[in-house]
Amino acid sequence: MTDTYPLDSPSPYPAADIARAWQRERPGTPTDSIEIVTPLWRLAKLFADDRRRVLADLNIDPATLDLLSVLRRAGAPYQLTTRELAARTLVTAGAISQRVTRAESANLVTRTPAPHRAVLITLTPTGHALIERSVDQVLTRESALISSLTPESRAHLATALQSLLNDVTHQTSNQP
Amino acid sequence: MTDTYPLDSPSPYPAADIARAWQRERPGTPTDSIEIVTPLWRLAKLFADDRRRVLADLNIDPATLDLLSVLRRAGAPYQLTTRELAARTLVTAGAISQRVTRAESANLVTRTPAPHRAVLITLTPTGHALIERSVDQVLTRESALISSLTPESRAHLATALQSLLNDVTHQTSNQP
DNA sequence: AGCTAAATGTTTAGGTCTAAACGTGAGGAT
DNA sequence: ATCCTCACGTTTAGACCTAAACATTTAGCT
Repeated sequence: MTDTYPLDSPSPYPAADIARAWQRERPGTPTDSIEIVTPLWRLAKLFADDRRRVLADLNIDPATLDLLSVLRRAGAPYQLTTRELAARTLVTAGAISQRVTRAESANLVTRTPAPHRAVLITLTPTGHALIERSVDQVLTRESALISSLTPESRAHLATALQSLLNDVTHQTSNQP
Repeated sequence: MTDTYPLDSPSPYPAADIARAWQRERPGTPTDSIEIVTPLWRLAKLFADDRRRVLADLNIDPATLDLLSVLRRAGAPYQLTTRELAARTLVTAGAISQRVTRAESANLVTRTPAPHRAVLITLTPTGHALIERSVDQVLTRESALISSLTPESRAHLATALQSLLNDVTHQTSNQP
């Protein structure tokens, strides 16, 4: 019984092996979350890395794509405040500020002061054009990546994920 | 019909709404991956953010925890090469090198040259003690976060995720 | 022996994020 | 009127990553 795996093999350590290793090394370790959390993180990383590679060819980074996407999806006149952007993208207001600064210097968005100390971020024609030619490529690629799922298992998985997301969101939202 | 959501509401934009918005704005956009990929990313981010907060109290960062965990799980004598670490953690060799440098200056691991130009990373007693007192807290917290799942739905979800992970890994592994 | 190709770890440049400190407006209380 | 507190966006420090260039060793070939 060997302990080595081929180094180039995909997903060399299934979650079950990780849990087993903890039990062997530290009997009683609470490992029951591993079979959910580990594949979840690995999938998210694979999708993120793949998206970064797709976008590299288009000269746009994932954070900027996310920003422009939210503005584009909001519909005309394609503008939202910093705070609304933060809420829709799950990053902090500070991160949005930095994203906007980058996108602004690439002429993809503009900043406009608004009442109540808010700042409106608006998509420029250049930004609009960029998102139009990027979004289909990204989504088509991701659609291909999950094409192994049957319609039934896809619907099942989507429901399960959304349900867990609601629950975890609720549990983590009132954090210190 | 208003378009505003309460900004402090959890998960303000379900994946289904995002897909709907794209269809409204750009009919024909290939949105079928969104219901899977979006909740996946959001869950991964919630777990990552939560883990970071748990670890902040213990004075350890997530990347270092990951490094020490892999070494600890490997069993005595708690040493692996850089390349093995990279394979087990899904980050690049460069990232491992940086993690090791950080952990080394905190006296948590040591570097030892090994045959074949390899470098063995070994857990120090300090590193061993740190991982022992961290791992249970992290895993217990994550177990609580998924406690809403029934045993059946948990098993179902774990299987579905692992299966999708195998598939996506295979599709993305021979990338340029 | 000498050369070349592959493998391994490190460094560097650049992007990205969070948390916390900060500056500043706006509204309410007195 | 004045103060106080909250809300909002920005800035900064520090963590973290990838991709690519780099340096060095090993192994195979001639």
